[in-house]
Amino acid sequence: MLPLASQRSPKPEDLPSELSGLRLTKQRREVLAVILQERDHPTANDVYLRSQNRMPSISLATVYNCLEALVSHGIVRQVNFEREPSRYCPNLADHCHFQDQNTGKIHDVFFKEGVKLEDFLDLPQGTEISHLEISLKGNIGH
Amino acid sequence: MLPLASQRSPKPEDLPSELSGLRLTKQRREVLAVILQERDHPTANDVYLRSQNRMPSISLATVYNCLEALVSHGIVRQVNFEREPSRYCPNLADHCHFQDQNTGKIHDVFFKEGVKLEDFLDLPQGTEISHLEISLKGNIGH
DNA sequence: AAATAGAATTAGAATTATTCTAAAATATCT
DNA sequence: AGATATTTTAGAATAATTCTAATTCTATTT
Ligand SMILES: [Mn+2]
Ligand SMILES: [Mn+2]
Ligand SMILES: [Zn+2]
Ligand SMILES: [Zn+2]
Repeated sequence: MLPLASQRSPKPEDLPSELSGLRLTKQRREVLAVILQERDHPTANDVYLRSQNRMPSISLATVYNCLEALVSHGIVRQVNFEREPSRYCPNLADHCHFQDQNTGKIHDVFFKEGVKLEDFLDLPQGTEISHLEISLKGNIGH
Repeated sequence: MLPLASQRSPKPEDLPSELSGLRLTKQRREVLAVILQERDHPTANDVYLRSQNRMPSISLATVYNCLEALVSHGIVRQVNFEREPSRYCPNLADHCHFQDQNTGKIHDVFFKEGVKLEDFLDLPQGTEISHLEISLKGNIGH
């Protein structure tokens, strides 16, 4: 995420034409810019609606295609809460997600410094974790 | 889960007529017995197919209704992996789930003795977690 | 036991997030 | 330019789940 860390909300045209081996087409740049702009973990449909501001001709199928391309190249993360529509997160740091049940808003939650999985989970001997998802729900203070 | 802990795979007729404030109808008992029988985290459709052995007339809608009733009364847990169909788990102990990517099988994973959430997560001050789901994917040593 | 009322079951339709298909547009290569 | 590969697009298809409305079952009251 080095090229993206330099700016918080790059405009589409500020994004490079290639990233992590993925060619950034006009639509992919727009989708990525939308996700970087408001880091509120939008759904595919949210991304679609927001993309339409600058690119009214983009299709929902393209948004799905772009999201799939960005996720599979490790440029954005797909975030799931139970059976709700997937959401998308540009924060590549190791973190998990908390949904405030009052507002519905999703917040990034980080691991305590230096914590390893095996420190708190009794994993079967020899397991190699390739994917981890932690989703929390609850309320903030009384 | 006291009444259920006494027997590993009770037949439907061995189950009580009420549990955690939920009346256990014939169908609910069948669904629960199926989930207790093979603890392999079946999907709703798996439960439907297995229920048909002893109860050929049960409908899929009823299976969904029963699962919803059992989950909302805290008798079984709903388990989600990304966007796959929900699975159901009768293990009420605090645990999470690991999916072996070679076999597709799901294994229960327990927390290390005495570990608290705040020990490894940097939660915002004053958050009360009401729901937690941890899903792991990976491979078991070569 | 019959009547009543409430709850649960059922078949089938509806919903909805996501994926697929096939054609048109765009980009890359020779 | 012409050929090839990739991407976008609209619309159809898919599939897990939920909903609707009718029927059946259960528990309670007369
Ligand atoms: Mn993921
Ligand atoms: Mn849950
Ligand atoms: Zn995030
Ligand atoms: Zn489990």
